[in-house]
Amino acid sequence: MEKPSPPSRRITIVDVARHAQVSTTAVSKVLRNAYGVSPRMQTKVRQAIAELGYRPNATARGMRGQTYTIGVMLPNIRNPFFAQILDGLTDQLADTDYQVLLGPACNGEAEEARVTHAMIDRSMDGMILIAPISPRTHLEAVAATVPTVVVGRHGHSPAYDTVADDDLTGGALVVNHLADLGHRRIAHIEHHETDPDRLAEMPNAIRAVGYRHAMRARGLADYIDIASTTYTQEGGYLGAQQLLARPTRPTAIFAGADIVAMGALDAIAEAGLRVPEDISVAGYDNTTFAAFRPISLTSVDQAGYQIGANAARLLLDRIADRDRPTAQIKLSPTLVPRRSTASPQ
Amino acid sequence: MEKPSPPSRRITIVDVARHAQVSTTAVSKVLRNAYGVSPRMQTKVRQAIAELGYRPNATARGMRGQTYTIGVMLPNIRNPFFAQILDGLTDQLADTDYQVLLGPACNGEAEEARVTHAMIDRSMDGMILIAPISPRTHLEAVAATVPTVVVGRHGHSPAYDTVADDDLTGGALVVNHLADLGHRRIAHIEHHETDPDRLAEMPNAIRAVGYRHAMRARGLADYIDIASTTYTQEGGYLGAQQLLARPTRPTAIFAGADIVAMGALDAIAEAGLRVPEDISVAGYDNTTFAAFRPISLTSVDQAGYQIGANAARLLLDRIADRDRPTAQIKLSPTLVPRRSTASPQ
DNA sequence: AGTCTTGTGGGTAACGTTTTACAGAAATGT
DNA sequence: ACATTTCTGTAAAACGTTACCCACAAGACT
Repeated sequence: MEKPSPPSRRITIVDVARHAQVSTTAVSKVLRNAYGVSPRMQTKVRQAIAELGYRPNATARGMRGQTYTIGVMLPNIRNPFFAQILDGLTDQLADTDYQVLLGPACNGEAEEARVTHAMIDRSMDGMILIAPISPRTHLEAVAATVPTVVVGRHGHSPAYDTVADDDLTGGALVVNHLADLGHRRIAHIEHHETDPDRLAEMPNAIRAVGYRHAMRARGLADYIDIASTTYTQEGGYLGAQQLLARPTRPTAIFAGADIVAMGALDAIAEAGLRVPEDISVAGYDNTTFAAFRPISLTSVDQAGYQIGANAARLLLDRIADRDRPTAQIKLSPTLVPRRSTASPQ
Repeated sequence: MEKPSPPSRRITIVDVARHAQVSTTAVSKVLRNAYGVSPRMQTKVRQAIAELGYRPNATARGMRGQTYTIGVMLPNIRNPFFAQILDGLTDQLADTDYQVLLGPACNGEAEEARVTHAMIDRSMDGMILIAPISPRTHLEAVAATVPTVVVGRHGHSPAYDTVADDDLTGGALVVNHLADLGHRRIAHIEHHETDPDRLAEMPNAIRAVGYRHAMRARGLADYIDIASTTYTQEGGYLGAQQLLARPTRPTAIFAGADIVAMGALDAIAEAGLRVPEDISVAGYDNTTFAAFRPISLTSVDQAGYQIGANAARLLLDRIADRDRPTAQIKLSPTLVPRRSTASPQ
């Protein structure tokens, strides 16, 4: 009664060819929709493929040409914003033969290098790097090897295409919103950054620049007040604590990300202050957390879906023509006002 | 001045062999720490590898044996619980030569099939399927082809190893906690499920069973009250609305997941009720959202990190010996009481 | 001195696909 | 009728590794 499961070698192109009584070349041509195959051959081969349940071996394909795989490096699974980007990506690639595989790189530069190398070793047809923190030289080295799109990082390179949100405008959106409400003491919690590359290219740094510019533009230069921590809940908590402890307390806090706002709200509640009556809080990213009604956090929407979709399109274009000049797509964020911001009392 | 980037073929094992003046076989042996290579040969080859910056081509390796790649299928990037599992996984695999690649399968059975096939096509050395909804037959077909560990799904198969949390106990934990506080009208929001396979194996279904069992065990059979929606924020919102609209309102709601609790809290706030004064709410998963102090949601911690670490270990064992009998690891959840649950007034 | 081991290295055939080059047949032009 | 072109299909050589098998040398036993 025991079924001694047969070793059952996987069906290969050779099996298909034999079954259809044609050459392997012919089968290969049909698979790739290559030129020079008659309708009769088409049907014959397709039928054999169906009957045998053949699937091409992507590994073997990779040896000669494409792997039909696109590698996406993401820095932080936890940030729900990346999920939106991913949706845009996968929807855009749904009709193609490409499969998306994600490489998690949560632990900084070394991990990013490991993941990018791993993807290159696996002959990915293209790579999308989301908000990488690696130095520019590394990004360019990657892009020199494989078609690459860098997402969520400013500064353009002749080596790769980029898609990013206009964080300068985004920062200004928040400042203007708060200033319009009548705030002057508008503080900002930023991600501490010292590396000059990143200072010029990372979204967090640009947002902080946007904040400063907008403050000056509104004549609020004297009220510029920054806590420099990290883009984490903990960072928001500490940053808000710092700001609240200052001699003159801000009436509004612009947190550089929703998670940061989350920590800030925590510190504010702990200090016995109410939002927005005592202090207004705005975040950035428009995550589901911000939309959650009991929180109702004013935030900035980054159009993650469009970012992803555009990145996918750029990548396909570049795979098709590796020598076309690089493009930089910049998308405009929008403010989503909610109940966490109000006029100061 | 223009640097016409040289085509720069990638360094192969042949280049290394030539540079070290040995055979490719020798280099291959060194790479794989195979038997039969002298210390002298070791150093000679390793030096050549370093000098040339050689990296093995994983695609080519895949043609002969391993790809050193482990595929992880995840159903939903957004659920932060999966991030914990992933941490456990990657930490466990950090010292090995394996690289983890994630396959996102957010849209149900068809997408899961696509991802699993894609991973098999790419000769993954092993696969970890996280909370798959595919029918058991499909899982077994996958496991017949490649070493597989199924995570977060009950019911064991001779074809694959499993790691899951004891959701039966988890459901009971919540019920007992609420009953101990003095609640009797304890309602539950579950994920609607009809498929018999899933009814027997999916965590959500088991949690609901745990709820019923515990209610009966505490003599609260008459108070069993279930809203059957989905494990989403929307589902929680609708489920809570249903429960609140019933003739006798529950004094406590056990939401099957934190996201569900999020939606429930929303509906409760909208109904003008306070938590926990008017109604207690408990979630499941112990996400950062639950830990967030202004929310402070009582929840159940699933030890996601341990789940991931165990899954990785089981997979490595199975890769080492495909014929060893399958193992089922079941981990115990713990209750994390917070401010969202209190005695009824 | 001969026969076994043992240790060390290399030659070579796979693995499954694509690509290049080419041959024969059919269609077209003179 | 012949020469030319176009269309179909095939054979064979890659692609970069690994695994199997064999050869050789140096000791270690009879």
